[in-house]
Amino acid sequence: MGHHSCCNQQKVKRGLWSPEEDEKLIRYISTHGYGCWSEVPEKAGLQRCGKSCRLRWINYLRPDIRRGRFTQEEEKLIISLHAMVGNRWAHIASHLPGRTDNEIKNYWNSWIKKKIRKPTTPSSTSPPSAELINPSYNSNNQFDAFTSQNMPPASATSHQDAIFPYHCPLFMFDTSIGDHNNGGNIGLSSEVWNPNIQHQDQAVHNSFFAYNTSSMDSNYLPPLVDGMAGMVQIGEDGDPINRECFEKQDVSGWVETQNYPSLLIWEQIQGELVGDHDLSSTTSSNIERMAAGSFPSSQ
DNA sequence: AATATCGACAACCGCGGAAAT
DNA sequence: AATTTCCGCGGTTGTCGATAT
Repeated sequence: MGHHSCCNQQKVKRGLWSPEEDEKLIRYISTHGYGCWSEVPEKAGLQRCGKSCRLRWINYLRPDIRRGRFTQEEEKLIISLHAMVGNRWAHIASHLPGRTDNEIKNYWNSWIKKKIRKPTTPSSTSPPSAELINPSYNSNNQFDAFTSQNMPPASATSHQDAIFPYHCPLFMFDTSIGDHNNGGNIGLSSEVWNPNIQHQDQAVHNSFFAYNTSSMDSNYLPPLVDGMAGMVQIGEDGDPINRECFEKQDVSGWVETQNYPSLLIWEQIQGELVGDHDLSSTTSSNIERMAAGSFPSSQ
């Protein structure tokens, strides 16, 4: 018994932090830095568990923290990132300097409540209706998911639109969609068909179309909206039909990725190095860039 | 005027996995 | 190699002032 190491001290304090406690924690961390939270309470003279100290520091006392309302740019980023990765708050927060996962999570939860306000569609459980219509483009002729034209009408208060309110058409072709069940396939398909995303956020699939080329004839392409942004993976062992299908589409911007040379290709197009040499993270950042509209136009 | 509800933040909890023993 | 401790994450609850009833 007594295994909860962080709380097995007799007099652990909980609840809101007092200014005195804050001061103690700040003084200790700023002189010693942090590394081992479990020993912080004792050394700093705090009747708290290490976990509580960590939380207080990370979410509030940290000097480089950013306070105040989210800017419009931050909001857009949160929305598009959430559409891509779901409730991975820490991941989303890593793209917003000075913001914490807790803050973003709180923001999202209250925001979603606001949007879901009176979702009373009395007639029936609303049909999929993921209509992607007449997307508009910015001055660079790129799709801009966040202009008013690309937003659903204000009347559309479905749960779906509340989660992902922008019509942001993205697509990809790839083989072996579904291989993630076997633990393999670190390519595009596993990103899109990630079980977390798939189950957490159905709306993603109405905005992100993945087509399995292993069961597809390039003469019979699925109907895509003009100007969609897409991504194709052409591995050395890859299926050439991926590229074939892709090139027949009329898209505003695209990028190729390959198993390992993918970064070189990306670099060539974008003129900068993105991420490390892990294809999975490279893929993530590519998807996020597409969602953010900073996708290069290259055909 | 008293009380219920809301909204924003703040903090806690259990869990999974990493690290340490 | 097995067990314990620790850390970070995401879901959830708690706090409290503002607003509504």
